[in-house]
Amino acid sequence: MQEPATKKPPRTAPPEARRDQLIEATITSISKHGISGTTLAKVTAEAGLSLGLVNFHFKSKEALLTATLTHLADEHRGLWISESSRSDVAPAEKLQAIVNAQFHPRICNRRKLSVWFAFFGESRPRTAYRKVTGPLDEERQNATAELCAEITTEGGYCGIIPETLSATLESLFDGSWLNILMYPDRFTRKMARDNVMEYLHLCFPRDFESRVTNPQS
Amino acid sequence: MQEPATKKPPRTAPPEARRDQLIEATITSISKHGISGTTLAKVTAEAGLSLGLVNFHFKSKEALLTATLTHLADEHRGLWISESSRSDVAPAEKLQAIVNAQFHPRICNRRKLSVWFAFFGESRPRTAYRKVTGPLDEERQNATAELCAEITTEGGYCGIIPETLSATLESLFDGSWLNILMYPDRFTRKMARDNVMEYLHLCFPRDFESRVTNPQS
DNA sequence: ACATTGATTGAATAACCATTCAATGGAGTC
DNA sequence: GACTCCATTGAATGGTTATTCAATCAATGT
Repeated sequence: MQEPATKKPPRTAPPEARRDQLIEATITSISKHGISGTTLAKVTAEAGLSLGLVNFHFKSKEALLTATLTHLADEHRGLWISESSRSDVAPAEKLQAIVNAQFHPRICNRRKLSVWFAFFGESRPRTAYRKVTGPLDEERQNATAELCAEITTEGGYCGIIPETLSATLESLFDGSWLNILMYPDRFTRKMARDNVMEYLHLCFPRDFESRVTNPQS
Repeated sequence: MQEPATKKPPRTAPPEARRDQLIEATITSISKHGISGTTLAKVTAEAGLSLGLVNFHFKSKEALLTATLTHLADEHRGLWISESSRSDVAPAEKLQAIVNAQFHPRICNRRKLSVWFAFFGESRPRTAYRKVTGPLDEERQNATAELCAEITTEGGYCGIIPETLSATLESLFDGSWLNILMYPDRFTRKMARDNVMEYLHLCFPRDFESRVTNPQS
């Protein structure tokens, strides 16, 4: 008797599909139990697979963790790159696209933020993190610095140091992520984005709108 | 034959001294090995004591971790409170004191930042964190919001929302900590502090100096 | 049908670790 | 000097977990 509602999934799948499946389960497990609470038994149970599969598709638990981080980092980079690399928009719009990517629901949700901070928090994973995403973080910061420089020049702004601004933005991004993760009642994605935009309005008033009504206008 | 260089320490010490000793060793161990890599064997070895002592002076490993976090939180709170609660200084100066405390070498060093982010990163410790320092974080944010409101009123500033500003500051603090921990070559304590002050100059130009030479003046 | 190949399973292994506790030590008290 | 009371020690215990691997399964080619 076949069940009409659920087609039975094939018992075997291509390795790449299994890898993705295990990575997704790892993200879920880390978000629920942290890195130290994430065991291969929990990951495979979450994925609905058997214990031995991790060491078959990945060399080791550590390799699985690194692959999970790489997966998130690539997803993040893919988003902000695609949103800000169009050649037909102004620098201010590109910068805004980077901010939007930072707080995009697909990236900035507590399930995935948990994983980022799990890597920040453990020293061995932290080393892995530096290797994997250090260059990507630097790339993004250089991109924002470049855009800030363009906005400064084109807009004729004074007293702006692009590197200071991009470093401040970088910290704002990370700190907002942390607060959204820790205090979701007090810090929301939308609020964080608005605050960053408000900061950009302070720096570049003619290129970024304020959400605060300006009594002068 | 007595060794002249080292007086032998007494074999036994008051419980409070042992507790501090174990907490210090825990901070060191977490900074070296993360929370999951921190075993009671490593902590006691670091402290030069024997394995069983932790469960004698603390109920459990988890109690030791919570005590460690509380120790750091109290140290942090003690610093910014003492620096900003004097009644004879202007609000801007108090706000600056909070910023200074945030980047004080005693608080903001990689050894201790490691511990903060270890707690952020693991979900069970994160729950403990929320209980221990959630109220303290809120207290500090309320204090900065209050100061921002006073500065706004006294300085006659427009278009400033104190809550937005204090939330932005809070994120800037945390994000700076993270970058100092992750990328000490690119982010230093001094630089982070200067960037925050530059942000405050943007908000309250008449109360905070800019480090950028202003061509208009 | 049969064989081959590669994916999958889960029991077995070995290492690690928090916690317990009986034994020891030493400082103060009588 | 003997006694008492804690602090201290570290071996033993029990539970957990990453990794291995022999056996099983399913799909594909012949």
